[in-house]
Amino acid sequence: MKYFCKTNQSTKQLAETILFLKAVSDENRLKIVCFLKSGEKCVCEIVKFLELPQNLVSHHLKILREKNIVKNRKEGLKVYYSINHKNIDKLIKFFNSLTGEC
Amino acid sequence: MKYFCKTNQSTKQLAETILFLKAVSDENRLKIVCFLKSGEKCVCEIVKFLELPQNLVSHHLKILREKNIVKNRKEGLKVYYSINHKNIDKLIKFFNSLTGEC
DNA sequence: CTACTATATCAATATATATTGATATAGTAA
DNA sequence: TTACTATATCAATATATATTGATATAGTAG
Repeated sequence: MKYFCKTNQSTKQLAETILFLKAVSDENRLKIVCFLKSGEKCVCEIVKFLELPQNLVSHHLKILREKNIVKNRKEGLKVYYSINHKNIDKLIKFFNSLTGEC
Repeated sequence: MKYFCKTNQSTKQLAETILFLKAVSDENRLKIVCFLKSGEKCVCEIVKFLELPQNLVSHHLKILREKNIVKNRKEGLKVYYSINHKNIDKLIKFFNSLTGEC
């Protein structure tokens, strides 16, 4: 088993995958990811889109950032967020490994 | 956006995806899914593998069943669980849609 | 029937996580 | 400088979820 075996070091990899999955398995965060699919957005745009308090959006963005699901860049006052495709590709590979051979 | 748009019915699909993601984003449940990768297993085997109380394992299996991530069949006293590949494939497609075009 | 094994369910509790409200920081403009 | 806008952080609370302990069900064996 590539991603989890009771006795080897893949337990660490499993833990990482769980954190990643938890980060996207929240309604608001998944909405953010889907929203960013159409391109880079600043926080205030995400706030308007989700119709949530700004501090709550910042909190969710932090979680997505920490798990490297999104990346950000600062431009003047605004902070722009976008999807980190690399990490999502990684997740797809993981799920593929579940259906593939052991 | 295929899986979520503020104004259309895809919100329902998003909700379904979240339930699915939540079901697999738990350490013990993801371990179960990974364990089942090597083939059908009865509950008692899963209990031994995870080293968790039987009732807790049953509870996690119920969640995986409800989200159609695993299926089961009864044979005498034992209940055998296996991965429902169809649903995992669906999830892979979802993540692919995140990296693809809008 | 009784006793045993395998599994499931339920209520109570513990723990993790989301949300709210208040506040801080940092850039911009007057 | 002050005022304003955009974003982030923190503590408190609310809510969801995992875990435990007790019990129920259902098949099998004697």
